[in-house]
Amino acid sequence: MVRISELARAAGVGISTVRFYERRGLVVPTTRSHGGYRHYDQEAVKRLTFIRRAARLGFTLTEVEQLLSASTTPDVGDVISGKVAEIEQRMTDLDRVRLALLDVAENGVRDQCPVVAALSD
Amino acid sequence: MVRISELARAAGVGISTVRFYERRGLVVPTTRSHGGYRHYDQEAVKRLTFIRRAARLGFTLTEVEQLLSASTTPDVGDVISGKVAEIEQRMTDLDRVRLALLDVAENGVRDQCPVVAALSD
DNA sequence: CTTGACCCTGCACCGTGGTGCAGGGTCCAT
DNA sequence: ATGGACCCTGCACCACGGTGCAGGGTCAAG
Repeated sequence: MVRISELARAAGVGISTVRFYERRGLVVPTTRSHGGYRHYDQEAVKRLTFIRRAARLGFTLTEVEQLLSASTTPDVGDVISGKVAEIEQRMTDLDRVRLALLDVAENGVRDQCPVVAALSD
Repeated sequence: MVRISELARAAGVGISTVRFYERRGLVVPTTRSHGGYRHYDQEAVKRLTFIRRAARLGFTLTEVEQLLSASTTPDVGDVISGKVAEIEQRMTDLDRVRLALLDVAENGVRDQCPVVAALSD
């Protein structure tokens, strides 16, 4: 069990951010001390790290919530297949941009910008 | 040559958004009428579409700017290799989440949530 | 039982990425 | 040359995802 400052440091976020995520229902303390101090188990560190990384991937906090609840929802299938499709679309788009950038690096720009062309169809 | 309302409709954004992107230097009208009306060529539609899609991929507008300028910058190589590496990291992370979601769908949750584990190491 | 480090709540504020409105000018078909 | 649709600028406002502070309470080592 760790206090909020240790949790925050372990995950590389600010204390205020942990409390903000708690208000959003994303990270809840395992228990509270008699005086109201939050105490977290090790799982919380992983959860918090996940949230940060997922957010950097462009998921909104609402989407992160959906990802986290995917494994505890009754009808898991629907949520998951939707999210998987969404992720696959993103990966496809990212790969197009990646290939376009490599194209520019190797061949330079011919008539039009290949990077723009990668996503504008 | 199209007017701002046609451009906006073609790319599925609001007129205010086009002007906002112009302030950010992302989409500049090809020309202006005598009275100050913006006129755009077809390339602008593609550019605007690209910006929207890249933004949905989690790139900030500053990063989108970098992607757009990659092909017109003198030392193309550095910018591009950095961006490509960044994109590859994102794709890897997305794939981990994807596999974890599929794991949950097929095998259910055993001891810990596989989705969280996917990005928390 | 004190003292310093830490924590609590509530609230105000910030940057990013837009969105909308007021007041006024432009365009063009009739 | 006039009406209606459209456009201009400037500014205010919005949601999201945090961040920071004030005023006060808690914890644990000495």
